[in-house]
Amino acid sequence: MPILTQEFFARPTLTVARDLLGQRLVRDLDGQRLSGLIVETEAYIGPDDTASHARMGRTDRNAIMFGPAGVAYVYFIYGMYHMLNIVTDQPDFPAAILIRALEPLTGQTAMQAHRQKNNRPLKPINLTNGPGKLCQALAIDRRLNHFPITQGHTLWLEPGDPLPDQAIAAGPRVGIDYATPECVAAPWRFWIKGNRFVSKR
DNA sequence: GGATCGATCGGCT
DNA sequence: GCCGATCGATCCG
Repeated sequence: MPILTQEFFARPTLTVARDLLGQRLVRDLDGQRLSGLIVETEAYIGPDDTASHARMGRTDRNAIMFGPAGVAYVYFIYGMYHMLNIVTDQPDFPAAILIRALEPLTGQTAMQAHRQKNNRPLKPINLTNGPGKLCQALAIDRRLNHFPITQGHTLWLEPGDPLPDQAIAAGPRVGIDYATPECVAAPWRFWIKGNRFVSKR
């Protein structure tokens, strides 16, 4: 099975954010294959993006965004959730793409086990329709921070069917009210039109 | 259906 | 000491 390579990610971030839609994210967990189609992404671009973790310059946490493309940036937020990002563009230009939602494909039983709290079954729609949810479903945490996703093991991407521009929508990013008005308004969130697993409709 | 709010902790000022 | 690239429970209609 072909794998998306570093060249795919080392391009302008908006291009990569659009092109990631429809690709298949694969997580290998002790030989078990959990996977889903990427249906929603968000771009965080450059030192002047006041919504980005890189807005205050380089720190220990965000230094990875200044490094080579094709590695996972996984961080912990709100005291309980993880977010999966992929570093893009060229070194020394801080940029990354947040994976916001998946359409579950293989391994849905395991995703259920990772996601459910009590013993109550979870509706399939709630497995991976949000950035915190998909990390929980695929067992992605800080141990995968800095992991190169171009190696074809543990965590990687496989090409899906190309999507026509007509199938893709763009709009403002979510949860960044602290940013400047221009950055809040920038249409740097992308999703597949009409897909049920997009986090906000 | 929508609005509101608490959980919970690491990173940064 | 503050606050967040979120989620789910709860309350209201």
